[in-house]
Formats: sequence, C-alpha cells, structure tokens
Amino acid sequence: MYRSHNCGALSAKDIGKTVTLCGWVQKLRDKGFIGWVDLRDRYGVTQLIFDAERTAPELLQAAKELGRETVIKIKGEVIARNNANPNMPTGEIEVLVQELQLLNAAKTPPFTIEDQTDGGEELRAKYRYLDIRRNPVKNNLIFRHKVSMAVRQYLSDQGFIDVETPYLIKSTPEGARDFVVPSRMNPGQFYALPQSPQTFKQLLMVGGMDRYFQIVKCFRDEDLRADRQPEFTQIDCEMAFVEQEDVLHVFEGLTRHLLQEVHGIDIKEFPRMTYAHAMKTYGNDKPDIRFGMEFAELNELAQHRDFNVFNAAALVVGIAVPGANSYTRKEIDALIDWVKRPQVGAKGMVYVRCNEDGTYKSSVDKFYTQEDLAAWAKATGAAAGDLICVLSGDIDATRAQTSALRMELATRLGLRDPKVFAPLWVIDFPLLEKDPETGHFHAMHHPFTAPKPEHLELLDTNPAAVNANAYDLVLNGNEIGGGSIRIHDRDTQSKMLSLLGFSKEDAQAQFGFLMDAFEYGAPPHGGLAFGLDRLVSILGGQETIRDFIAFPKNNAGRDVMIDAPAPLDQEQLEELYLSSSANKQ
RNA sequence: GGUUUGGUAGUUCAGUUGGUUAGAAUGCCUGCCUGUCACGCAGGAGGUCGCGAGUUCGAGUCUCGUCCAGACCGCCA
Repeated sequence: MYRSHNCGALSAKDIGKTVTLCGWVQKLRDKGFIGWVDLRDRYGVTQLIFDAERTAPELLQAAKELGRETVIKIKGEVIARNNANPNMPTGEIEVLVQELQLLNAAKTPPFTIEDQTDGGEELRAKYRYLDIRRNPVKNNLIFRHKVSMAVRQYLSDQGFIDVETPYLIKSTPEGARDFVVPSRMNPGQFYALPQSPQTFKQLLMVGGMDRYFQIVKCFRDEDLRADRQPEFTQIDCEMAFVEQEDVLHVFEGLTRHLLQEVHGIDIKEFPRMTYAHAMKTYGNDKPDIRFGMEFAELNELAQHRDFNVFNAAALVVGIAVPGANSYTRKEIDALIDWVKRPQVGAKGMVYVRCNEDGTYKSSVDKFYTQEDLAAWAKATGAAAGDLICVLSGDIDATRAQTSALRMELATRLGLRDPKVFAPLWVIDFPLLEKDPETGHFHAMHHPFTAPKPEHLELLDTNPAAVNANAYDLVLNGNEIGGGSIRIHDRDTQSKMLSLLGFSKEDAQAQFGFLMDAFEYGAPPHGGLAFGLDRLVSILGGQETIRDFIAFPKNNAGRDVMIDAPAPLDQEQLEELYLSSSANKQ
C-alpha cells in the first residue's frame, strides 16, 4: 500500500502504530531543536514531529528544508502530543517521523493555501488547482457532490431514468445565443451546443420513457454574472401523463429532501404565488420572502394632492423599511443617489420618517398632511422607527426599481440570512411577452409551453392574456428551477410557433422533427429543470456560483488558467472551412 | 453595447492639497529559539506605481486614451 492512512484519520486510539502518510506540507514550524510539519491532504491535517533527540540529524535537517506545498511521503510512529490541540480532529496525536521521502518539490505558491487566503480572485482563478487545495473551495466541491448524489438517489427512487442526450445539436433562433461548432465533414455547416435538452427530453416522453432525468451541461452564449456562467449544469427532468400538480408535487419533494439531507431543515408545504401577485407585491417574479417590505400601491392615497410627480405616475409604490428611521439625512441622500444610479434608474425617491412620537417627517411635507402620511404608514405597514420609501413612474419600471431597492435594503439590514431557506412556487406565468420595441411576441418560458386549457381559445383572440401552465421554484430570491406542462399536439405547437413569428416553412425546418413526433402518439407531459450551480450555491449559503464550480470562467467568459478561448491556426481553420478574416477587428 | 469600482513589493492593501529616498502586513531568505499549532525574536532581499500620451519646474496622485479584473444594466426562449 502506498499509504496506510490519510491525514484526517489518526486519533488517540492509533497511538503506537507505525503509519505511512502522504500529503502536502502546509506549514513548517522550526524551533531549532524541534520542528513540526503540518501535513495536509483532502481529509485533514496531521502534525509531524522531528526533534534532536529522537530524529536522525540528517532527517531533522531535511525536514527543516521542506518548502510549503512540497509533496512528501513519511513513515513514522503515532505518538501522543505533549500539548494537545483541541481545535483539530487529529489534535491529540502527532507522528514521530522515521523516514521522509520527497515525492515532488514545489515552487512557493503565489498565494497562501489557507482558509483566509491572501490571494485575489484573478490569481486564484489562474492557479485554480492551488485554490482547490483550500478548504472553502474543496468543501464547496464536496458539498456539490453531496447535493448531486442526493438528487440522483431521490429521482432514481422515484422511477426517473437517467438518459444522456446529445451535445452536438442544431442552432435555433429562439432564446439565448448558441455556442456553435463547425462541422468538418459537412462544409459550411454548424452544430450548436444545447441551451437545454428541452426537445430531446420531450422526445423521450414520446419514446415512452415516462420519467427522465439528467444532470447535464447546458450552454448559453450570453454575458456572465456572479451567478451566471456560459456553461452550467441543469438537473433536467420530464414526466409523462402528468398535470402541473403532479410535477410540483415531485419536485417540491425533491427540494424538501435536499434541505433535509444537507441541512436537516424540515419545510412542510411550499407557498404558492401567482406571477401577477409576485409582480404586484414584490416587483419581481422571484421574490425573496425571508423578509417583509411588501409593496403597498399608494396611488389612491397619494394622488389627491398637488404633488405632480405622483399625480403623473402610473404607479406609486411604498415600502416600509424596518428601523430605518435611524438613517441620517446623509444616509438617506446616499440611498436616493443609489436608486438614481443608471443600473436602478429611478428618477428620485420620496421618504417618510415614522418618528417614535407618532409624527411623520417626509420629503413631501409641503404637499401632504400628517393624516395623509399616516395613511401611507398604515398601507405599507410601517411602525414607529421605520422609514417609508416611495417610488413612482411607469408600472414595470417602478416595480423593478422598488424591487432593487427592497433587495438592497434587506442586504444592508442583514435580513437575507443565508441559513434561512424560504422556497416558494411562482405559478400562472403569462404564456407570451410582447417586445415593447418590435411589438413581436416571444415565449415567456419557451415555445413548447402549453397554454392553460381554459385559455386555449384566447390564443386566437387575445394572446397577451393567455396564461401558461408554467411554474418557477424560487429559493431566497433566486429562480432555482422552472418548468411547464408542454404542448403535445401538432396543431397547438404550430399555432404557438406562428404566434412567435415563424413562417410555416421555418417552423417545419426548425421544429418539424418535434411536431412530426407529436403525430405518432405523444403523451401529455411536463417537467422542470433546476440550475444545479445556483441551487448548490444557495444551499451552501453563498451568492456567487464560481466557488462551487471546479474550473469556472471569468466575467469575460475566459478560462484564465488554460487561457481559453484562443485563436486557431490557419490549417485548422481551413479544415473547418472557416476564414480567419473576421478574427481581426 | 452601457454604468460603476479597482489596477502600487510574490500577495493583500495604505499612500493626505501634485513636492525629499513610495510604506504596512503577510509571504520569501538568513540567524536565534527546550512543545509549536496564526509559534516567537532579530536581520535581509524584494517596486517600470497596468500600459501610452498629455498638463506641470515636478505626476503613484491631475487629464485623455487604452488594456485587464470585479459588480451591475442590457442580454439570459
């Protein structure tokens, strides 16, 4: 055996054993006559000891020359420590080294391999293999493994079959930009990498698989965010002979199972909220319901005076910010500047201080009486000591702005506790969304989503009013899953594609294979996909998904470790029938 | 495509109103140290202030451009 134990395994019951350990030198503490090496591997840290009395002189000398991150193999005896360290699992013992073998020397790493590293993000990304040695990243990857294993186990137990679908597929104009792959054997033609296995999983339903799942990479060529990578992993699921209720039931079960498995948290029934209600109450289709600050629409209470800003607005919305009356004038001004930033885009913000003595002090005292302000306080649920923030303007913009403000304030007030989990279903999404610029419809979810059966006739008369059997699972203000009942007949699918602006020919060319399949006995079906990266990061209590991905890409979609993407040489380009002229801008 | 913040020692950062030889911590090297575990003590090396122009007697500091990185908006069926 190469090694007898790992570095996290030994304890007081092993005292007296002769062991062989391998690992990386975490730290050398040289006291002259005596020295310790912290030896680290994935499982933990074990202290090695060398001293003038018990260690051969040349071995003691060799130990003193060990650099950080050197890979070594040692043989020695497990002994009790003079001074135990209760802070580490192996703290009762140390290994008196008798043989030391240098397996591989290491250059001094560019940042410290510690939980609290001194390395910045870019450096850590470039030397990701060193970063992965650190506990926070290592533990995140192990955590991800636990979640994905729990998912597989649960779904398999529920009768879901894991089927792999192809990565080299066809580009479609709907939705996100595709990553494309040139085909050498088919000059001038391209595969696309899937944005999701959507059509394939539907075809698996036509194929009678009944219940399918896959933990699968998906690709979207869009700009990145802290929680968005160009390649990401979905837990992709589909079920035949179901209605919405069946799908919600299974995946509420899965989510509950995960919360139980990884955190021991037992959440009974997930609340449900319609899309319309979420937008009206939270300005957002993925509300964070760990805290209040619900919207109060103040049109009736605020449009009866001479304040033209409100009178001209389609929507006046207030939120009560708990305890924020303590904000200084300067802090409130900074908040107003914050909502006026281009990213938020509000024109301004009206505030009302709710004083402890029951009086109100607002930025619009010129226009409103104490009774008016008291009515606002009642509507927003503001108590003494709170601050009411009021935004106004176009309905959609004001909701988005107030939502951004609500989330920002909650973050500042520490109301977004990462250890609290508040899942909910958002249901009854509109089927279609009208592009304000072009006037064209596009699918809110995707073009395969079924209209609610009772809205089927509206498709012809008033498409904008049609709701879909579509649903999102929201956790702590993040969409972690979404799905729908699908169209499973040719006529409806064809009508849908035509509403989206496809000609009959285009529809057939793009999605003919699916509509053809529907004509050979497609069962009613529906499903859902979870974003695994995001799900894992939220369950892990962190905002950014990058540290739950072994080798993530940076803001510009680059892998700075391997330096990708990169140009191709001329020969390779020619083989793929590509010209390099477009490379030079 | 846009907004915004940043780029100074290996690393993380400070650097005042534009003014002498650009600092700290940590890491690294050397020595000392009879039980360390964030070991301690003493000493040392280490800088093209991202890059390029400009303003100025003088630029890490001001202006413009550019590159890189982070966050966000657009985008993400």
